[in-house]
Amino acid sequence: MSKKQLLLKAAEAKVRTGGYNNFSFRELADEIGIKSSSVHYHFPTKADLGAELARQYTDNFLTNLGAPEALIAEGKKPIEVYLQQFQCALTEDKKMCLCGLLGAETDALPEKVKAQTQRFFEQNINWLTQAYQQVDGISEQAANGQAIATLSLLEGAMLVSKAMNDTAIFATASAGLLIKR
Amino acid sequence: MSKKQLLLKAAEAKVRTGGYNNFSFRELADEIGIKSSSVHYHFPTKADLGAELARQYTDNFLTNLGAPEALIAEGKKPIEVYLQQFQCALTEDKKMCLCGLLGAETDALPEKVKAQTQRFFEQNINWLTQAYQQVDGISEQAANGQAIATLSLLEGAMLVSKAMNDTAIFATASAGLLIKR
DNA sequence: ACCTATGTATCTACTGATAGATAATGTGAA
DNA sequence: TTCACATTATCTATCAGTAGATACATAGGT
Repeated sequence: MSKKQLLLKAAEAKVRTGGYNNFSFRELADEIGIKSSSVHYHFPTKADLGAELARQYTDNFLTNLGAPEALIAEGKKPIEVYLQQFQCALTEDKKMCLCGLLGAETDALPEKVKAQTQRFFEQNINWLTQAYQQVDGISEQAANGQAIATLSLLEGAMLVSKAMNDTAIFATASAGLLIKR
Repeated sequence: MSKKQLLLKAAEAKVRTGGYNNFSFRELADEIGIKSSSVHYHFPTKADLGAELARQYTDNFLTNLGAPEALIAEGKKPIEVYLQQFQCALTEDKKMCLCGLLGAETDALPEKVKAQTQRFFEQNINWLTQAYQQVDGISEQAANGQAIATLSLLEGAMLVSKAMNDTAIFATASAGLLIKR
């Protein structure tokens, strides 16, 4: 794994714990054994690092999911798979969603980072809209509403679980998604 | 309004915009026209200020709501009132819920602040549990599940609305709460 | 020679925090 | 009433630590 990827990995852990202001170039450098000035070689500014972090997080998140059609073709329920991806992020990493945290503090972020964070939500709403259209056979508009509600519920469930320091809360909050209809 | 309250008011705006690390004693002091050292007179440490901020926010939030029984007695629907309190926080202040943001970054907070943040969620879940018990006549356990789901949905709806910079998203995400049952 | 990746050294700005002075106000006793 | 002291709220000045960023040098591979 390249130093650049190691830097992003270290940054992800810090941002998902305490937000964009919760990491510094010095901390990241120390953690992977280089100097802070060398971090500037890979990422000219902190905003560049933050934007790349959100970009990769979004891409990995969607790649791991796969397309809704593909999941259906495999006999899987897309919303169930989607829910589990959120649950894993919470229970395995014991951390908030990166873009959930960044989204909450969006008005304090550099423009680049804000744009990449917004992209995460756009792509996730698109994914869920497609999933609901295909599973429930509803209109795009209705599916879009469902998508926004589902995304909101899951981001909120992570947030409340973290705040209460109780992962069982996520399961309780999201239980309704599975028995619906 | 006392200088102490003015400091808390200025801090609230900053924290609700960018989290606990998004304010400094100097900024607050400049904003209300005193010196940073004077802020330490009112709040010995930053953690003390943060804890008091979360404490007052929680108390004001619940006071403004009123007890669920009292709302029912006035012919109001508690869940509707609760939803509107969240919506106002988002549309009037154009900011995230203070404790929503603090809850998301809970693992990076001083112990004092974390404890007060957790208290916000406990109290809100209690309030909603009582509301659901009284409105729907369901068991405490079932009502508690509903409470957690509702709180999660609303915190998430605020978060996604902020991230997408579109307050209409909050309405879309929370629409399901009103037509339920 | 060039490119990639790192290091040394340093800059300015800001952080939370502290010590100690000052002024205004309040309070209790002679 | 007046003097002595205490309390409240602010100030000036300063500290050590950390922030992001830069200029420039260096080492190793092509």
